[in-house]
Amino acid sequence: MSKGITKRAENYSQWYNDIVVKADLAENSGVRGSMVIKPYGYAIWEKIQAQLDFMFKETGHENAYFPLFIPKSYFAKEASHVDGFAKECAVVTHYRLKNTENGDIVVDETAKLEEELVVRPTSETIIWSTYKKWIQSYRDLPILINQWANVVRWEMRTRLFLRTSEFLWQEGHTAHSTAQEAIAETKQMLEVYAEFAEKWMAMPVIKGSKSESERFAGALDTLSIEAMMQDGKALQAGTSHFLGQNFAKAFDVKFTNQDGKEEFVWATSWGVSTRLMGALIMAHSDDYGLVLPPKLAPVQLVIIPIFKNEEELSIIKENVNEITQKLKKLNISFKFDSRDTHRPGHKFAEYELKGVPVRLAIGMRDIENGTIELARRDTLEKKIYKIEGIDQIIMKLMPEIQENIYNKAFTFRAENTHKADTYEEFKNIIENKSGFVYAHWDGTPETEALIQEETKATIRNIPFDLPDEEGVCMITGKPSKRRVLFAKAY
RNA sequence: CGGGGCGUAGCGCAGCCCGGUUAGCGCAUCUGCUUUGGGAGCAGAGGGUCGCAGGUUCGAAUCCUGCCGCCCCGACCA
Repeated sequence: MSKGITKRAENYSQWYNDIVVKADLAENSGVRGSMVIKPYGYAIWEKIQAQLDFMFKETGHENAYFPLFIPKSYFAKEASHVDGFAKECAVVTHYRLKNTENGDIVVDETAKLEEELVVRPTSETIIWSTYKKWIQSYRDLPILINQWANVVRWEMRTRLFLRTSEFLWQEGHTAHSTAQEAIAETKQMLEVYAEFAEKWMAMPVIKGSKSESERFAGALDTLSIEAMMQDGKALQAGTSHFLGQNFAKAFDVKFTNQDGKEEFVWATSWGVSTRLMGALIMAHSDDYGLVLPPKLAPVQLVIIPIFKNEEELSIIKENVNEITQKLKKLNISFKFDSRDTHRPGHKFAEYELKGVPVRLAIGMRDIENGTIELARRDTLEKKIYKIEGIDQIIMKLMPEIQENIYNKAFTFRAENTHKADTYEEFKNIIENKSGFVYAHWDGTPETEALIQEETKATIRNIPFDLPDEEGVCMITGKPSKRRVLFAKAY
């Protein structure tokens, strides 16, 4: 078993933490609640970014950048938005430090800002105060903008990637001339997220809309994708909001329509964050470490030479060169680890820990036989192949691994998804089995709150892809037209 | 904000209760030799304001007081 990784079954959250740290993805920093994303972890994030960015551009969006600091007065304009975020805002009040006589550095009280600046927890307010200047006519619409940025939400309890005070994300902010168009945009971006989660992260998700109480502060409707982690808990992996005209009204953003009449602009916003890293880790990894889908692995394949001396290494190198040249043509990223400071076994364990999808090992024995050993990270299978044609095998293997990882996660979710018709049944599942539970709910926040209080489970979303089904609320017995998705959540 | 725990070498910890040689162990690091198909072995070496400040004492990592920081559990939140 891997050195120093707590077993998943033993202590799930410790297992998660161990993987993040031991696989060199991130570590806690000296700053409370803020992490350092290490090169290997950042490389995965860059892959996530690159693909999402491509998908945003494909759907007509452009990138821009808005300020980190938001004047308090802007922030205060949309009432429910303030309610939602006020309790977790970092605020800049001064702009200068000074030295005291005994050499300490203190805030210079004479350098107080006229107006405090809120460090953005999200950018709706600064963006809509800007859009006001950009929009006069229906001809200026739609505006389809995304920004890659950091945001700060002062969290009381933090966990690497899943919840940190500062995190990286992207936030799309669009402006439209009609409600229908904005609603379509909200749905479209949720589809983009779902496709990314399933095709790239190999993580099946449930698309749906949030209940009123889980809605984004300032939105009329919030859509989400929800994924199941290996402990059966749900993780919200992306959200897309239909903001109606709330921000347009708050910032007085109007346009003249084709009939010459003034109207408020319709808005959406949508985002995913470095939390996806947490989802990726918890969806697939095992007791040996990280398991990465090939499409997001910074290194898709590692080659480990087994050699006793320089001479053997150079013979192996020659053979490996032929393989790597073909891999380059196939666009497969690889690493040849010829360090003589670590022995092969050490390297095997290290790359397993780091989740590299495929490993090749080649020594003198192989060269004599014209063979090479191939090991899959997802199944931990090892097989000997002829060197000849190994590139073709690898090319076919990558999508197979991607698919297998997805299928594993899909099967796991299916096995841990239940239906409950009575509250007794429901409580039993949540307490003893965990996982997702589909149940009828009367649609009221009161019932939702009661369930949360008694079981800790919340409505993750009201799934789109679920058939209508007449039933009665498991608490109140009132009629319900469809089931909703309950789970304990991150 | 409430409850609990911890602060001693880069990391993980012991020592503290019951004060007394030169503060110790594992991992990691460095050097040398032997090794190399699943986290190498042996020999040697380097590395410490014992969280900070004050007090008690002939003497404090150890006892007392205050402060600071971090972690875990809960409440809050996505």
